[in-house]
Amino acid sequence: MDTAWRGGGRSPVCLDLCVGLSPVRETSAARHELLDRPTAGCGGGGDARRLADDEAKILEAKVTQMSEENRRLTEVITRLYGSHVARLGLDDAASPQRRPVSPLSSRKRGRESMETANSCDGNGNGQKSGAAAEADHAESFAMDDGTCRRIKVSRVCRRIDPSDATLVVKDGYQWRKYGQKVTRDNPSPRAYFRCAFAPSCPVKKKVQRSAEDSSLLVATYEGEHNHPLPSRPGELAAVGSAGSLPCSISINSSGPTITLDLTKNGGAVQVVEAAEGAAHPPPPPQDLKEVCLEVASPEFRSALVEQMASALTSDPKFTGALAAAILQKLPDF
DNA sequence: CGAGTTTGACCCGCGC
DNA sequence: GCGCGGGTCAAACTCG
Repeated sequence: MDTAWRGGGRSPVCLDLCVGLSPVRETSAARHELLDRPTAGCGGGGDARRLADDEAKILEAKVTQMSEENRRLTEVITRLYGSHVARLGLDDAASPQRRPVSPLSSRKRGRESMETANSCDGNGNGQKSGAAAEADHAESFAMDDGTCRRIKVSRVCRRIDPSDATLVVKDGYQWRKYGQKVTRDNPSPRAYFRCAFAPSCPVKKKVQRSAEDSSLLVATYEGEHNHPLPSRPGELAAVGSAGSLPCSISINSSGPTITLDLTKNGGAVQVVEAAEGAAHPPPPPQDLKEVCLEVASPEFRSALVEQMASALTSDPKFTGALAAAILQKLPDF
């Protein structure tokens, strides 16, 4: 299996570099979240969990280092691309993250949609936690049964101070809390938020501490904003965590997509498994562990660097922007 | 005083 | 039909 990651031939690893050009990453398929910390619902005994935790810690350290390199590269890329876009007069802020989503017409409808969305997680309660993540992202589209209307459901995990009782996940948008409830499967209360920036915005957010890790906040977003992100650069930069630009790497292999989010700044890592609707059951966690070990290997890292370089150089947009930026820096001849 | 938060009550779907 | 649980409402409350 490990040879599948590298080797002379075309690697099945598909690298997708996101340099934060859109506030919300777009995905085209329903994505099932599998975080590196196994949950009670995933089966496995305590030994397996401890083993997975140890592996997660090792992986976290390595990913931190990788993320730092990634961050530096991304900053350069973003700067170059930003200047290029600015000169072209493109409007990043109006990036096509906002697909019009009709508001839920009734409580029942919303409930059905959300349950469908949760079913895409492969786990009904959907309260899985992500380890070591300051800001993890997992998004999925919930198919409204029969209507083919898609409700976007995304989840963000944020590491917080366990003593911090606030259920606040800063994401750049304005939220108004409209309820709080203690749910059965989690002793910590769940807070309900609506988007307060635009009254007609259908987006809702649920924030709850992870049942397993009280230092982890899990925010579940439903729907998509029908308005731009509030144009406050500081807040935009705060998405993910303080002062970082959104950056992610997606590694897609054939079959169920395994996505590794190397959210920089703190080495936040999340392994996301994307299921295509409910048709494909999630693979056993053992496969995921193998993937994690694979990702942590030096071979993978070197392959990753090669892929990054390849992805960058093969992107005419990037090369064009890079060339333009270099030309701009050079003195006039 | 207005905006935002809290919190108990209520609504609704689902399982038995 | 009934009870349970998640989600929402809205009055009361807090804060700047």
